[in-house]
Amino acid sequence: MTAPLHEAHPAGPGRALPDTQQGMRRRNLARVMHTVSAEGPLSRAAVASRIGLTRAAVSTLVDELIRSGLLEELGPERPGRVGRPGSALAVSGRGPAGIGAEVGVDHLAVCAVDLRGEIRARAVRHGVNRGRSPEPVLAELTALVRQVVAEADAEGLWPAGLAVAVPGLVARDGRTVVRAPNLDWHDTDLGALLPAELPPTVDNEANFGGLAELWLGETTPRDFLHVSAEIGIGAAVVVDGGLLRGTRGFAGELGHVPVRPDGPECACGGRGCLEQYAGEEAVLRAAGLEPGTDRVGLLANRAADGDEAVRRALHDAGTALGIALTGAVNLLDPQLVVLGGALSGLAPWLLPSLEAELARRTAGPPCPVSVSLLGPEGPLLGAAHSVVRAVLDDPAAVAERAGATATGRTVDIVAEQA
Amino acid sequence: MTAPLHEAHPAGPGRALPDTQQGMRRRNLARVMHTVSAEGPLSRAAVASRIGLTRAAVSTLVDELIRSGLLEELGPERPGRVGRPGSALAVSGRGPAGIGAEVGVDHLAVCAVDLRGEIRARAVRHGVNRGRSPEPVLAELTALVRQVVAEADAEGLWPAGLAVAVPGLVARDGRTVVRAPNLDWHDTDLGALLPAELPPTVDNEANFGGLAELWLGETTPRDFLHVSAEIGIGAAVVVDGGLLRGTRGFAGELGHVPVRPDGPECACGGRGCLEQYAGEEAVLRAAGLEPGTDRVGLLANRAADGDEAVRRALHDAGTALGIALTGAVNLLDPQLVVLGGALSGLAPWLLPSLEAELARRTAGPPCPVSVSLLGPEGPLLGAAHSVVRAVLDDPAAVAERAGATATGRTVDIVAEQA
DNA sequence: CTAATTTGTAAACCGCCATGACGAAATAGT
DNA sequence: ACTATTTCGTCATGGCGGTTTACAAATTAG
Repeated sequence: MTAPLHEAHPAGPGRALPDTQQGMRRRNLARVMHTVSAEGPLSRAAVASRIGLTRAAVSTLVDELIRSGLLEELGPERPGRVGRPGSALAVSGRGPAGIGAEVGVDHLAVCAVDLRGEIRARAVRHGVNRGRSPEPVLAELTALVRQVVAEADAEGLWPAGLAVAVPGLVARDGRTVVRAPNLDWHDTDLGALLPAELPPTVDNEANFGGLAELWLGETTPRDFLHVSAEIGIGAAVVVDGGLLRGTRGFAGELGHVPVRPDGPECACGGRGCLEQYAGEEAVLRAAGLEPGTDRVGLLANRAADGDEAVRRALHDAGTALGIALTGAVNLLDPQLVVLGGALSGLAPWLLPSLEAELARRTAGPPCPVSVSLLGPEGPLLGAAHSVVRAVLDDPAAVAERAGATATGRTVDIVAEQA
Repeated sequence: MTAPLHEAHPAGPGRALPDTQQGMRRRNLARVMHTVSAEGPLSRAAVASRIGLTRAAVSTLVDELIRSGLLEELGPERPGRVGRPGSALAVSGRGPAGIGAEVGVDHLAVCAVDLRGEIRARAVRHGVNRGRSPEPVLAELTALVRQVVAEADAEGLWPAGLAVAVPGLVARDGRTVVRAPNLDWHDTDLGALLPAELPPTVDNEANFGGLAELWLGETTPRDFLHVSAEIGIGAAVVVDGGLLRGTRGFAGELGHVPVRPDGPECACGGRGCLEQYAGEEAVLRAAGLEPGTDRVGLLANRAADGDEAVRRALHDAGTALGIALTGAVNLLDPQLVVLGGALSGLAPWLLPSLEAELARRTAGPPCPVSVSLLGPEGPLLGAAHSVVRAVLDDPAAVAERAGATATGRTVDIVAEQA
């Protein structure tokens, strides 16, 4: 009756995993974690009524989660309601943490997020990575990871996983960077170049940005299109609260949607791709500016200062985005389009022409467009939170590891290799 | 009781239905049904090993399904293998049936499909429906449905649900036709105009065509794009074995993807939509032919005869399709594109330019394109099978109704209103 | 004809949630 | 103040569902 989407989607009923009582237990543990995580401190009774189990059943589930260190008892609630007050439960601020990392064109960043979603440690290193080979870059990243892991350890956190955002296409294996034009990396197995003791997951920066919007955005629906541009233009397609990855993992390549079929040639072999009109390079050229560092900030400043050439360039980019998004909206019927990444800073000058184009080409009410509040932080946060979500999705799996790692064993391993 | 069409994806663990033992039982019943349905006659032991349960557990599940009349015991297998031969189980050819119906521009069709997937009854009525108001058309359809239900009843089948394919946009409620340009229907609640005793589900013809391809196609993968053109051009977006419907149910509107942003105006308000180049009307005009009945057959005949104007028109339509599909493929990264419906008959003349365009605009190996073998039968079969799938997806729900309907009560109700 | 293999079923067992009852801790009413 | 009421968390009991173990039945291999 259900089909899957995000990572752990149960395939059709025919091929789902055997449905046994242990599986039921695991799913119910997950439901408790998700409920407490999403709706703040909650009593056992409140959780029970929300997930449709009895108080007794929830009690045993909670006991198990507390023993595993994933939930904490905060003490009695102080309610105005009649009846015995419940004992507030909250997700633990100690225990497993999600480590997120980002390989940017001119920076590296790592952070640790606890189960509550708080950032507990972070490290950044500026420096141009474009054109450097993967090995030294990832060696630096590994050093940052170890630093953050050590910081987190000092706060009682152990790393439950590492997720790495890269600006490029990543295969569905979650390890291999197929093509990262801005880094000039091709078919690189990042999994082999990252800390072996901390199994890494690699994904596209746009995808993690979209997930961050999904998980952290205030009013983000479960179906939307998250458009982000760094140098290329990528989109995260979120359907029913999960990421649409595509067969090879290449879904969301909005930058190569044809906008004008006879337009200028593109590196992809096509003509008139969106990237030729709204990509960073194209916009800078149209604005009469040279490529360089912090080009987005430059564009925003110039536009704010009233530079006509820049404004026109952004206006035209918005038009092209509107055309490409019309196609995407017709195909996917999302509830919302979110402009994220570098686009969020340029939104004031992109939006008018973008929305006009979208409205002009849509029969009914056009798809609303909003601007991400996360900005450039999105991918890093999305990566870290993806690990946290994995813990919430299967707390039992983590509980098993917790025994081994509560003693700090993983931390030791990571540290001793530093 | 609802006959839910294939839903996109299960919600996250946080909002799933309470995970109780009854739910487990239901899912395991469904897994047995799916396995037997997909892999032909199978012994209990074979089913057990496939779904990962023990033989004992499968035995009780099978007993229940046999008592409900959903499975049949065919008798001992005749194997060359050592050991006691198993007793072959097959999906029952009696019991619940899926009723599929299609409202075409110039025909109505209804069929009944049993759990085995066999068509057991059908009725067609030719006659132009364009421009007629919904009430008389659906009254005729209802008569056909009753006729088919009566025929099915004579073979020991009772209707488990009715699914109706219409050439237009259908809201997510599965009842309301928002816009069917070729029928000139708007905001019509078909649910209210169909047999009340047989809860109907309404969906887009393109969606049902895509589902038919998914369920009945020989080599169809779980991620593909099924393009079908009758008068408009629609696509079914199939992701991980499920249909992507979009927020309002309007996903897959490939016909209004911009191909040339400054092209001719379209009824949707846009310019240069695919429909302006590859829609039936546009192609006929480009070929120098008049609109009329069986225009697709005419096009195919003329093209086969070597009519240059027709061939050029189809070549150009293929090019436009290629451009629009390039965008779709970049966005969704499907494993395959299938040309269905009217396009399948014209494929020989569309494919060369279509594939050339797709290949030219793709960096790596282009997305393969195939032609549906179901042709115009797709939507009707998809509709009927969607009901069958709903039964396979939750046999327990049907088993409850089976008691009431085994006596022919539903059939009587349907019949007595005739 | 015997040994080996596989199937289907029955009996005993275990895990998981539901049910119902109870004490604990708060509010509301007198 | 004191009691009734409400709600919370827990315990004991029970039902349900799949597993384990054992065994008879039916076939092939030697």
